[in-house]
Amino acid sequence: MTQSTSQPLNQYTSFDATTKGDRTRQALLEAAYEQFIQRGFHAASMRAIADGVGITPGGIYNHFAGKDELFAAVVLAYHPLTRIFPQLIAAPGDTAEERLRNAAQAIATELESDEGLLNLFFAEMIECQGKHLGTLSEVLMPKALAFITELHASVETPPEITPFGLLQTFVGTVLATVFTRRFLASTGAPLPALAGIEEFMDIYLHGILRGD
Amino acid sequence: MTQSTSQPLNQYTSFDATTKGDRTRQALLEAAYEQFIQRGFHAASMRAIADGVGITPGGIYNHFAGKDELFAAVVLAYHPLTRIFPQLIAAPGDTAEERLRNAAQAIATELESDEGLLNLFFAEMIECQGKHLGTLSEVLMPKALAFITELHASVETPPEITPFGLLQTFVGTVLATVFTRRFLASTGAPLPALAGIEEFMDIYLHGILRGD
DNA sequence: CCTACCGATCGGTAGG
DNA sequence: CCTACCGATCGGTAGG
Repeated sequence: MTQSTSQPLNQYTSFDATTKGDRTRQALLEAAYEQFIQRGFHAASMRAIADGVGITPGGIYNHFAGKDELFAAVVLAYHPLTRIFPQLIAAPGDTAEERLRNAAQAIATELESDEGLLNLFFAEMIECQGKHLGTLSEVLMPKALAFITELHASVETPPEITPFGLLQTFVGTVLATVFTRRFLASTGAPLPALAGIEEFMDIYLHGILRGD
Repeated sequence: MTQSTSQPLNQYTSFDATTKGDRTRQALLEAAYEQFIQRGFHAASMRAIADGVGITPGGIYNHFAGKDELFAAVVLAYHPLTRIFPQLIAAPGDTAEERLRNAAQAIATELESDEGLLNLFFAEMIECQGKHLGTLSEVLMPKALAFITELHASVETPPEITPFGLLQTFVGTVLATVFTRRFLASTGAPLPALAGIEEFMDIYLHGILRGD
């Protein structure tokens, strides 16, 4: 069994695990992801990760040079931005509004289905001071920016909103939805009273699309 | 000198440090805050915190039962929510729109002036699984909810937005501003192209206030 | 509040 | 990939 409940969808690190070494490496990525999102970078131990794939701690170093490199590989494979941008580009819809709404729905659903994705984002920013984000955005940004520039040209937005600003406010609104919902849920707030992605998007799209 | 660059403004933990023990305790809170925001909970060491106030590690235990209790005290004193809610309630303005806009401006300015405040939020959620957020919201929520309920009644919002949802979407939008700006800045994106609190609030207020 | 120290655990390595 | 182990560092305590 090489299948897992949390496979990286990213083309840059995912591959068919044909050889034994590849399968172990893939299993290590998954076990490391679980440990990092549950405990953060520093509290996750190489021993617990090794246990997760049934090898001894020393065996990890046949696949990754150290804990930092292992974390970097997990970030590249699982970081939420690697999920957000492809979903944004691929979202169906006849109008810009429909495409944005569908994309937001898909992204929010994915981020809420796996609590760890946001944890990975935060763990990287705090415990590693965001040092992997440069590489990540270099890989992901070009396509996202090309997409949003085209979309920006097709709609009427407030004049001070650049294409970059459109991408930023859209992603920010989706993250705000998922983040505030998780936070409020953890405080025991009544879930029915909370705003979800539909409400956030109603506000956002009404606020940013001035051509309707 | 008991003054510091990052004083807790919270009435629940701040006090005049008159006795020597009080001053040491206060200095410990500040030194611990610095370590926790820079390294996260687990990577911050009791030794470094003790060094920050010029005592030996054992001395900390005269003031706090352990690392967990010290972190809990830092969260109560410095957590961004303890800054956000009072600013929201105190913001000036003749209309609801003005009050929200002024509050957002003040909150964003404060959160951007001290990078650590967001780090504390994230460190708590990842490394401590949000276990302090219940206490925090019990303390802060009643006033905030009373305020927002009154404000909600005075404006025309989309029918599906509850008072709770208004509070959630407002705070979420402010956090989205600060978070996306920090993230994009760390990737080297050009700052002038980024949306700031004015742009986020233009979109948000236009989206949520339907009575204009 | 300090000195001196404890057991535990950590990331990583040598050698096979 | 395992066995066996290293030095380092950790949170915390006893006793004064």
